[in-house]
Amino acid sequence: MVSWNSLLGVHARNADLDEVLALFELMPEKNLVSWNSLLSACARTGEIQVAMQVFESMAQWDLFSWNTMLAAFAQQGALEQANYLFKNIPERDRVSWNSMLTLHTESGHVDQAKNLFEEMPQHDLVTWTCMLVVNTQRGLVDDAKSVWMSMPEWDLISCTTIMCAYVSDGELKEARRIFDQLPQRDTVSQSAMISAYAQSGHLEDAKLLLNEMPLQNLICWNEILAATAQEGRVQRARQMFEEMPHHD
RNA sequence: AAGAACUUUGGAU
Repeated sequence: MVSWNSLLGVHARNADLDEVLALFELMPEKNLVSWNSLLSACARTGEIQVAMQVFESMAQWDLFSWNTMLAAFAQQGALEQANYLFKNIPERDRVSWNSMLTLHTESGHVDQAKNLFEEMPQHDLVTWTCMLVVNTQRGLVDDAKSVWMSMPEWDLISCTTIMCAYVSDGELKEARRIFDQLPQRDTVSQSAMISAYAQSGHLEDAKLLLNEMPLQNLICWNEILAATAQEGRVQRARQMFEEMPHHD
């Protein structure tokens, strides 16, 4: 059962709803985790109607189920439905609160995000990072910086987020300073820095970083190709495209 | 608040 669920989880994470449905049919028995994975697959593919049907046909729910449904509404910006569910579920945890916060984050509603932040019983790294994002999205980089100063702790994701705030403010050198001081680097932080260089016309810096990167991905290559083509060097871009490695 | 598998929330496009 656990192995079936693991498999379901992989496909759910890949947003491969067809595969999840097929596996779901094949499974000899299903438990709440299986149902939650199905729900999550619907949410990830944006099939909100299907998600609601699945949710309603479930025999029981737990925090995972409620939180998945909340996240689905949040991702769609479905404020009314998210609020209604949030008010009516028997229990809420940090994930539930944070999911409600992401709803305001994605729509850039700083004031509503702040209000919710005040109401929240606890603030964790996800909460704080949402506040960084919503301020940055609104161009309120100074506010994002003060949020940053108020944070009790930081991790790679929050560091990458504040780095992007500097980028969006045009402070590339400061962003690079943060990048160099990151606790670790992963594909997202590297891609973010490369994109920043590529999009601001610093093609050489972008390429330099790409060559140092142990984990190259398509996003970085696309950014650099686009920047090269932008410079009018279409031939060169085509040539690079052909030299591109084929991993992921 | 010992160690123990599968599902939910934050960052690059």
